Amino acid sequence: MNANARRIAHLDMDAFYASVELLRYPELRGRAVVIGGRSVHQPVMRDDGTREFSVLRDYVGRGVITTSTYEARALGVFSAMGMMKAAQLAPDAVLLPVDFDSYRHYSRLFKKAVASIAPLVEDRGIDEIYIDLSEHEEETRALATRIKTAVNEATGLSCSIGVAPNKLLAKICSDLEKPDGLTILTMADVPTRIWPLPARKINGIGPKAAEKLTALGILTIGDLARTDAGVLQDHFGRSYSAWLGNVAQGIDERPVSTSSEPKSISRETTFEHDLHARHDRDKLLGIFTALCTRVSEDLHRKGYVGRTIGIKLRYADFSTVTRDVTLPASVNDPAAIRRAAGECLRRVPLEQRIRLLGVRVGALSKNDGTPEREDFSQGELGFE
DNA sequence: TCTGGGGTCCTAGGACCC
DNA sequence: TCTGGGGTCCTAGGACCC
Repeated sequence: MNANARRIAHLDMDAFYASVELLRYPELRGRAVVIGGRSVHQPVMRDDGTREFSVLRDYVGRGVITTSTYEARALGVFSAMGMMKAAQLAPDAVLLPVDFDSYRHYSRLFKKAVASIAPLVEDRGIDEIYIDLSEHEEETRALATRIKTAVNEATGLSCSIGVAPNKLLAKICSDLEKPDGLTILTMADVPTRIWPLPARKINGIGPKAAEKLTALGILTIGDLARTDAGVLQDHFGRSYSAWLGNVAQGIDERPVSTSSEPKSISRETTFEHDLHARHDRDKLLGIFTALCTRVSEDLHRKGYVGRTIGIKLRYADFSTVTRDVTLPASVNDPAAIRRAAGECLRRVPLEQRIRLLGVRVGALSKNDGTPEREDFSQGELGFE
């Protein structure tokens, strides 16, 4: 073993949103539970003190599953699945609305518990992190176990940890023994533990790339490792094929990055029913203004201004277009955002019905604190 | 009755500049 | 009467991730 090898941990909370909900509703333990969707009713207290929950079969709308308990997964219900489809597979599964405030609270708790033991933490979203353990003296299994215990004591929740020489392998192996797993891997384990896995397990090989690989007869990571570099380059281009070759060998030099600045802030919404630019003009304009206002509020709260204002439209056929414009100076007020976004709107086809509208502000920089005017005069807008 | 919302990164062409 | 090369910025789309 190379004495200089890094020790990188990937920690993933088990069924995070669902597990937080089970803390609040312990009577649901052991049942199939899914989180997601809009217009989902909160549980109501009955006279006898028990709670009445919504079930999947009663759901109507366009929501998707955000998280499901392991019992629901056993019925074939997974994240990102449409709720109407999930209802056919698991009509009696309990359905709970998403409560991001609560999840953020538990996210802070578990990250703080980890940082108290190992401070080199990279945030990867609400429920997972990378931790650089290279400089710790403690033996790996003991250290990782101590982190798992600290997380559980701080939150009442379980997590799975993978420890490996880099982020790529740590991420793969945190998933190998879920839930409540602890998997430790060295480079020597790659042929036996990693190569048999589907190529799709690699973070960065998504549905499109996996489909192309399958068409080439490349199913596992081992298949990928044995594939000629020239063949990969012919099908995936220079840069991506070089990356594929490396990751198949378990090679990944990315450092654990403990800080980052946001690049863009956005808000978007999918309508309950598709809307038409002319027929539903007033409704669309109301939603559009509200999105601009929310983005502006987000910018203020987080202390950023941005120069590039953009919109996103998704049509009834699910095709998506974006338009953006870069302003001479950064803004964060709702009127300026709406003015620029309104210009973008005029450059977009509006014949087809629309299912989603979004507003984004990019090219962000820290707000220097100069107060700006809150002029809300309305200029020319789209949907004419 | 398919398909959320908030992000990052990459590619590629054209404008524009030196 | 033929055509550089590099660099950066802007815009649009798409893959991918949680």
